[in-house]
Amino acid sequence: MNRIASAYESLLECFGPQGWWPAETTFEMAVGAVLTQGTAWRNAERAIDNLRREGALCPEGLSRISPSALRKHIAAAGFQRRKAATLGLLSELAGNTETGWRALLATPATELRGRLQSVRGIGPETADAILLYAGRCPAFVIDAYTRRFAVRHALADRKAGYAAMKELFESSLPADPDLYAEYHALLVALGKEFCRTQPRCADCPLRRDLPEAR
DNA sequence: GTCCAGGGCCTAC
DNA sequence: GTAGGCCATGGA
Repeated sequence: MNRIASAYESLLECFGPQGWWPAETTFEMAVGAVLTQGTAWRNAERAIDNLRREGALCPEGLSRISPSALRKHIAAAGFQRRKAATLGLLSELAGNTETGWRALLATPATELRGRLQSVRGIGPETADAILLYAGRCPAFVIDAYTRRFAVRHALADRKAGYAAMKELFESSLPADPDLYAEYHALLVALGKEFCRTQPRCADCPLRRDLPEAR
């Protein structure tokens, strides 16, 4: 077993199954992926709660509210102008309908990734998060937690780009969306508990399995 | 007051 | 091609 695969076993043993993504519908997952960009999840969650109260967590509802109201509802997640525009474009991509959204998610992964990334404000990471959690496609999400984990444990070079980092994880694991989803969630759990509060990973549960970068 | 959080875009080299 | 500034808000 390679180091990335064995680290997964250790994480699962340490934190238990996370059962991600925290959302009720696939569209809500996509909205969450946009809202959490460069922002603590706690703040994205507030914005999601506001949208839920307004009935705007579906393409129809989102397209119904005014741009200024949308900005107000998502303000807690920060970058409100950009994110409001992105959410509007995402809904448009789905034809502003639930059936359009489902049809979009049913398109082949490569095409779906391209269409998502054609939306201004959706880059490789957000596209992969939507692909993985909403589309159940085997796309590994490289976020800040994943990057810190890989660099800290000398699995990847600090300068590795998004594509290289993604290739590293995907080539080390079977192409299983459930596995990718669980792994990513476990890395977030690890990051929240250790990698930020313990910069040197003094008590990191992976220390006995993985070397640390010097 | 300062720093940073589950990014992405744009501009200047 | 890539490093750095910028977008915005909330909590530690």
